Amino acid sequence: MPFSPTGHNPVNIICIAGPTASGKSARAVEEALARDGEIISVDSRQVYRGLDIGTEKMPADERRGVPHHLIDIRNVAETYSAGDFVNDACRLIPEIVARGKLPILVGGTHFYFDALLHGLPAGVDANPELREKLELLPTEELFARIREQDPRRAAELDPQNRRRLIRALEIIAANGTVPPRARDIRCPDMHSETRTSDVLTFAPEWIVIDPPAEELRARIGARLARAFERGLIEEVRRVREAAGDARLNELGLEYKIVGEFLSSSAKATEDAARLERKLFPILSAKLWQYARRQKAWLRKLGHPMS
RNA sequence: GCCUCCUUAGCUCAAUGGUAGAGCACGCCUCUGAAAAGGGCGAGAAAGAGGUCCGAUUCCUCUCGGAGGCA
Repeated sequence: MPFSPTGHNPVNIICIAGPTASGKSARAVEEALARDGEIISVDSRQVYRGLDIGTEKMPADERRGVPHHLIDIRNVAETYSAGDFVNDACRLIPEIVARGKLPILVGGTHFYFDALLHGLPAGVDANPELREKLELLPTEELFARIREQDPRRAAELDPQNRRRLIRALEIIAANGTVPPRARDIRCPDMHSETRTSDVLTFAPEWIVIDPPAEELRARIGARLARAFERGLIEEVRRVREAAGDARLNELGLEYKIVGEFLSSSAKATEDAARLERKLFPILSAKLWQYARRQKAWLRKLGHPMS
């Protein structure tokens, strides 16, 4: 009998979260083997083909035959969003369950967990033309418009945060207002035209990996050193040629920082060893900041971290 | 050995005869479809000793340290 998700049948899933370099991926494979699972990557960068070393994608042989989903599904020139993730996960999870397997979600993009489990506002897709127009307006004007059209949302928003303001106006343009956020765990049904009342609900089992600060710093440093050995700079050079500096900047961390060095001709001509010596402290600082932000997200998701 | 220039926050650099600003790093917080992204807040500094002056980070002298030039 085919699997039919409804609001009355919460789906058991495992959610493995934690800061960068904490060992999530290896743990996920162990869980998958022990509990007959398939892995869904919750990682906003591993979705891109060609970002392998910088994103620490697990090599095929280490996956030990466990299916991994949502890795290598986009070109770097394309964008992937939290909304895309929710849609993809809501499609994949029932498929995995229908195969009699346990869905295991693992990754460092904790906002994606948040979006999946607590919902995003009713599907309003990104509107590049509108964004481009709004981008030209002063921040105060953006905020004033929201205050006028949706005071409830305006009260929640940071008036300085242009990115959030523009997104709110994008939703207002399509919907009139930004709907308040749902509190329960649900996933909008993918075929709402035919099954309007169905939602997918989840019963997550959390595995949060939280190494002590000193250990995490050491792991980040060791992983970064390995990334350089494996050709991180060459990888960024390739991505830069394919996608350009503006896109590298959006990809963040290694891609942004190394890219900045490569685009400065004076620095780019330095020999590799010199370049690495300069980049190492900058990148490990950035990775540490990233880990801090990830921990903040986990606190928000209800998993206090040290 | 002589001459010149330099010495300001962890780092790179500002301004100023009236008790010093920024960027990055650091700490805290925040986040409704770019999230490895975005936003807010905070702590932190005049190499040392003298002198001039109502008042010196600023002007002068010496010392330490650094860069360069001449021998």
